[in-house]
Amino acid sequence: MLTKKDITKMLETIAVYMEIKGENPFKVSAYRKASQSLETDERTLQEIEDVTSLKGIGKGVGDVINEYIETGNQSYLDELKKEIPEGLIPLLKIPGLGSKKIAKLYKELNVKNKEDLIEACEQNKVSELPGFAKKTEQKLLEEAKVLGQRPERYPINTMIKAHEEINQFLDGIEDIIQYHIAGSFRRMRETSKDLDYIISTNDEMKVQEALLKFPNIQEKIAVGKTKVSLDLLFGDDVIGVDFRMIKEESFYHTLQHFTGSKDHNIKIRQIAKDRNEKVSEYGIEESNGNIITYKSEEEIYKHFNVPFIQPTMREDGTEFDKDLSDIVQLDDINGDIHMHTTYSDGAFSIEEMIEAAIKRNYQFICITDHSRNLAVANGLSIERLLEQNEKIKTLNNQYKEIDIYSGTEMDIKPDGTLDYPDEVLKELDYVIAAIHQSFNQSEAEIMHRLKVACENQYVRHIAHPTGRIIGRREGYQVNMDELIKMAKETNTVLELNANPQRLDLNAEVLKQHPDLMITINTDAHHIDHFDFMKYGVGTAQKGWVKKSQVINAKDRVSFKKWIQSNK
DNA sequence: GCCGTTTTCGGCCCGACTGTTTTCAGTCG
Repeated sequence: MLTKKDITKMLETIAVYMEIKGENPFKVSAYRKASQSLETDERTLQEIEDVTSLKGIGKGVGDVINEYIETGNQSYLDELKKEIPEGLIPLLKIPGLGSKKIAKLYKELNVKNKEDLIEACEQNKVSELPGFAKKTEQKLLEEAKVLGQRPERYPINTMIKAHEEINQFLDGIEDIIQYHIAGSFRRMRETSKDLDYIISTNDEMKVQEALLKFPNIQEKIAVGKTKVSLDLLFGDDVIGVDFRMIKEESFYHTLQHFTGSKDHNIKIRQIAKDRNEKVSEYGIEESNGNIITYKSEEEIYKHFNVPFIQPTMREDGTEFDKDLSDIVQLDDINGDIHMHTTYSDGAFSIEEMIEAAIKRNYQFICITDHSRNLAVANGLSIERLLEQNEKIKTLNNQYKEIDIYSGTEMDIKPDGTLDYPDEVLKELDYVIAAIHQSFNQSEAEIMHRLKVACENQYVRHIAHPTGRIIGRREGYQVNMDELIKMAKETNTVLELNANPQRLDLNAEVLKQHPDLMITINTDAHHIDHFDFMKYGVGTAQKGWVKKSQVINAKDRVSFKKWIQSNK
């Protein structure tokens, strides 16, 4: 049976082929809009009776979809595939090469794939075409050779490190009035293609000059008065970085514009259009030609009489139709309930973690070191666990400004048993269960392990529910719908692990389950890791998680009541 | 191809940079 994903993929593919074929760009974008409209509808494909009832899907695309659903075949796509060689599609990924140039290369030189393109460049045939010249040919040859070698998107954790380095460099440029990150990284997407910075200055040329002194420039892609685009080298990663220079008065408009998303901005422009106004990165143009500029993003949204939408939630445009007023905020978080100390594999003592938490004005924390099965992380024997438990109880009496709970992050072992017996668990304030090994087990085996944990009366929460590492490993075979059902039935809370390598649960799952109870924890192994909370909250916001769904958004008293209650 | 109280045609978001050009097309975000 076909899923929605199959349909949207088919529509996207048609759009790409049509583009190279040279179809009317609006027709192409109609297929893309139809795909998106389908994707953002909350119903499954089977629940949608008539696809043409969706906005952006009319008779034309409707027929295309229905043929595919009914026969499993799409004749229009088949036709396109006969006309356009498949090998041309990946060429769209080459910077500077779009559909029109690809079409020209195909028609004039019979270029059908990457290999043909390399050959044509080497034989200097490309530079003979009108619209192409030596420089383009050289560039295309270089890019075609490395096509597919560089990742298209980088995980957020990689970007965080690059971002920190770039910040340091920008801090040293005198002519910058202020700067801010924009783009998908600011929206806290799990992966980003590049990094975008907005810079306000009175002297663009001086800033441009300073930017070109970046120590790790791999290539200068574009160098203009309003934009400097560089490929910068961070370790082994070549990351594209765009810098936009703008006068201070337009700063927040440019920031809003380049934060995107594209679809979010299209929506804003439509709203503006209905008011006979025009939005650009410079400001808002009224019908009389007067340009308004505001001194904050909040004021821009206010201008259009829409609620302010935080960057994390600016995605497909549906955020404008949703009441986002009770979405969880960083300030709502009153404690962190998953962290490690030197007892297991953490870098700081219990006291140091407590002090760091107090500095952040947290009202409560749980100390949750690894259990004995995780020997590589110096997991605690029962004796050490109980000794730590006593110590935490003593410390809790010493620190009046914060509640310190004693817990564990206990392994759910591969055979489906828990790492500590119940008579030990009942001594603790809080028990987290987690899968740390045998990731390649079958779905049935993994789900059995999770079931045992959920059904245990002392296990309050499941850590990093899928075990994924963004961009590095998929995680284990979890049936998420089943896990969520089990969690709800057993009053077990699922974790949103805020470590930017994990962000597990992800936003998509959260959006689909608006009544799920979660905790947002950093899993800190270092006092600096408490900072990860912002990525966890950002992910929760992307998943439209309400404050009331988040256990550690409770205040000190309510949290105490919750943790001391039976499951 | 879709859409529509200025509906059945004419729009569809907007601007900058590059390279190849003698005024602009293509690409990109």
